[in-house]
Amino acid sequence: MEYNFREIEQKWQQQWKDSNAYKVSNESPKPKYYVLDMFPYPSGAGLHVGHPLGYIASDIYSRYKRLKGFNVLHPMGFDSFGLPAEQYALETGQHPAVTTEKNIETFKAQLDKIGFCYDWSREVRTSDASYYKWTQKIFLDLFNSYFCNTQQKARPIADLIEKYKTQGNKNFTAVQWNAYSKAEQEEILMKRRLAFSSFGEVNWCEALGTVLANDEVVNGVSERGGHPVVKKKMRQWYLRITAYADRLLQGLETVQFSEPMKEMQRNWIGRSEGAEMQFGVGSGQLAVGKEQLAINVYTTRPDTIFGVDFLVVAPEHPIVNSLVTAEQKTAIEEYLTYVKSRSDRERMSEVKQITGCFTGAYATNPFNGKPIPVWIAEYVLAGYGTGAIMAVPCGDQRDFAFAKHFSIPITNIIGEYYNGEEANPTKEATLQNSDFLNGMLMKDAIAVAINKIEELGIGKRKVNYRMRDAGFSRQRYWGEPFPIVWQDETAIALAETDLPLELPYAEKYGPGPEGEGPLANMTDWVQAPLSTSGEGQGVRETSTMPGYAGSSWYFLRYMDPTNTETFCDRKASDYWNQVDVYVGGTEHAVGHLLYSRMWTKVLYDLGYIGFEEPFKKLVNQGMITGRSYFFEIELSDNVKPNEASQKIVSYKKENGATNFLRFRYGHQFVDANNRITRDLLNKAIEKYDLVIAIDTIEWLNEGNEEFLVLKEESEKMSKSKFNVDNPDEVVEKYGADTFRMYEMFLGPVEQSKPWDTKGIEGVHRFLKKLWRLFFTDINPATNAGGEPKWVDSKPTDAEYKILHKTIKKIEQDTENFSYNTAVAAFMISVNELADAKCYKKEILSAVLILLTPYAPHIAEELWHALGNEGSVLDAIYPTLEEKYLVEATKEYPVSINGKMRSAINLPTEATEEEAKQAVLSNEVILKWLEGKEMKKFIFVKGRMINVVI
RNA sequence: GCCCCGGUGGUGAAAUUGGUAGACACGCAGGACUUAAAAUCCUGUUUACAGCAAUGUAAGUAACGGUUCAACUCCGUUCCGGGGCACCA
Repeated sequence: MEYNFREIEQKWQQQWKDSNAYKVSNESPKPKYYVLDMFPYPSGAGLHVGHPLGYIASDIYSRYKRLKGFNVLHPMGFDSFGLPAEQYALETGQHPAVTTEKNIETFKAQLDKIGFCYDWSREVRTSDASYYKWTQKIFLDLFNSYFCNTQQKARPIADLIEKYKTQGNKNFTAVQWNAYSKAEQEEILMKRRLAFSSFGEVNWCEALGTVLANDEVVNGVSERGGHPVVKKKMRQWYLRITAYADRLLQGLETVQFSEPMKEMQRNWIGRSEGAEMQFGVGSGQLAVGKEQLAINVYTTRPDTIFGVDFLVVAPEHPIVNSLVTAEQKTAIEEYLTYVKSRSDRERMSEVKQITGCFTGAYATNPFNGKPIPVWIAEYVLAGYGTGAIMAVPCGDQRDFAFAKHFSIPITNIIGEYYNGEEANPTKEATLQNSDFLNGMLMKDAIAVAINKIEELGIGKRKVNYRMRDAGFSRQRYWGEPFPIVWQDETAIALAETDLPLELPYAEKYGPGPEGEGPLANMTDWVQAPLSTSGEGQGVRETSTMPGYAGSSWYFLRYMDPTNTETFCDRKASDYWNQVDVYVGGTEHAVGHLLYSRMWTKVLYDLGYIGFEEPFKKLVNQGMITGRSYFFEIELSDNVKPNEASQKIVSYKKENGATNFLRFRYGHQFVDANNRITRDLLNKAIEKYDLVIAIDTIEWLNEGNEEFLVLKEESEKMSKSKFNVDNPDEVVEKYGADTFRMYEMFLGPVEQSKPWDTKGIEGVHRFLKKLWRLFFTDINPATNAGGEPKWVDSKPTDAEYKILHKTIKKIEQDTENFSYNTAVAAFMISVNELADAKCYKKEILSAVLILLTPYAPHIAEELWHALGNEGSVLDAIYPTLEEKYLVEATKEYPVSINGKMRSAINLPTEATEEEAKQAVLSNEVILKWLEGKEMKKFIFVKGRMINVVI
């Protein structure tokens, strides 16, 4: 027998499939363990070598936990709603359902070839009606719930209605509420629902007649076609994620995410503590009738109140109209026109540009009565805080720049901390010119100032969040339809019995009228009865849910994937509980991870599940980048790529002036020295039918060969960059086991690294070497050999030592996701066993169990070859016996003043005194000591000995 | 600009968390087997100097400085690379 990986892998994959080896039950006496991968979007390009990195890591962990005696849930599914399929449909007319189905089949086939232990009977697809029925149902739960501020949790909206009916609230009495029309009541309720509808801005592209997602807009124009994009107000759905800001923040303390990951989420939530306070407008320089006006500002630094030199209000702020004086009216109008003309993009990219306009109005500093000019400026955002700030130029960079630009006098309240040339945002300065705060450290003065503000009744303590409510509508076809029917301006939820509201079959995918989605074109579908019984008429919501809708709860569906009564039975979710380990990329740090955390909290509040954080531990796998090789030539008249060549050519602009053409090469064109010969280039030109003038290229010479040295860059793998490697090819050439171990051997899982097959031979060699522990070599000439080598005799202590050292290392490394060093440990062990000519069945069997998570196919094959019972997948993980790890004597390195000088052999349980004696009788050391006095003797048991002279 | 993370041979990397830096692997060089190739095995491989050699000496983890008997590891400053946020008051 020889190591025929193709045959072996195919055989066992079939065998595992036939025997349902990976089927997981919800009932088991074993403890549960839930290992989850971020499910993929099934793109048409199929799997590339970067995808499986995380999947292999989680597969190893699942198999390891299974061997350790856990009932392991390790499912896989597909996030199959999404834009690319729709884009493809627009271009080719192929229905997304068709292409999605096809892509999923490709993905599954590719995944199976790598030998993952998924329980495919639990597969979920977000685009299946049987799945999105429950996405719609949870949406209705969100719609029918509100966030109770007293209890800090979601509650049924019915509770709120009941309260309004009987008690009213601070804005209206119960009597008033009951007198409101249905529409009026709904309008009020909409302001509290967790899924709510409101007018919001979208990216509207007139030329394409459609709404674009943020990443479809590049530099203020549409990614496709380059048409201008403007903001347009439209009715949109939102999730009130801001209500959960605080709980999302606190929940981070209870989960094991990496610190940077937590930090990203904290930044996104952007909690800040401060105070909201009012500045009365009008100090004698005002027109009559404006005295009662007040500007509400938000500040985190109330301690700087005496350094306020002006107020700034966002241009969009509704108060602006009432503020502006007659003299400033024209100027302000001009400024507002200018602001409106600026795209978001311009506003963001030209941050350093200072613009603003004086309103003519003055506010009064409530503490010292000082008149303060009120300006409007685009650097103040309408959407954050109160949309108005108090400007303290000596302490804030932006305020400082603004004051300088418009020559507003600056008050210094921090003495020498302020140098007049730039603002100093310190909190450590002692306050001056600050009345009752004088002499206080700023950080202490914050609380004092807030107390005073509250005491005077001009403001209050306030916590603000940077996070906004999440937009939940997409004007697209390929997504979950909203189970909502509009009757005039009132949204009416479908009954649960009407779910799923199936996505109607589309012939065309173009945008609907007025920026609506494609569904708006299906007039028959849009006209809807309000219920199955056919009562009342309404108009269906025509936008669909965003990509993150289905992915916000899919981890729950895996627990109970076929349930038709509920999205996940409480018994199932109580059993599987949190995802113990969640493996995925960092790119979802603030999107998917925040949304799914919020959904989980809502479902917890409503009593559907018993835990409020979905993921106990998160492991972020790095990205495997592709290597792009390229050369660039300056664009000239001789160089004109034809249409076909554009596929491997991209334009690179430098300094906006010179254009370069960048020719990319897949590594198939490149030799080991990153060179491309004239011959190879000609082949590429032929293959891609390039029309370029290669005469303009300057060739290098070596011998009689002409070549170019290509530049090399690592970038994200993408079809358009010609740097994609397909795992199928690697698996075909070396086998799945080699591929799995090699991807792990490449480096730490968390690290991003370029794909490189240079070292794969080494891993493949290791597996062949392992094979030769079991069978004798085959002589290719005579075909003799391949005989079993193993013997069934009792291993020696030395052999046990090798085994138990391996158990310890592999167990440790696997627990810590340190797979690269685990693979190295396997290599060492196999070398040691080969050197020791250890072919004992007991040892070999144990090694195979350890190896199973990493290389399941070869492990299973050899396991059976040895004549072991059952599948190695369910073998009992070998127990570590410390006694084999203890050594009687050990070589202790001896150093003098930290420099290594010699080594001595000592019993491992030697005392310090014994060690000292041994050192002092060592000739080499004595020579180094040269009779000098020994000041200190350091004996680190099990490590080393240091002598200080 | 702010916040993270990182920088170790020709290459991917390891280092029991302060204790013999470079495990393991690739590549390279030399050798064995072979008519030859493939496969396999063995030896060497941080740098400099000395030696026929075994070996020895010195330097060495981006740079400089500090703490320590001992620093890749801790502290400070600087440089470089990667990621995130970006007028959030």
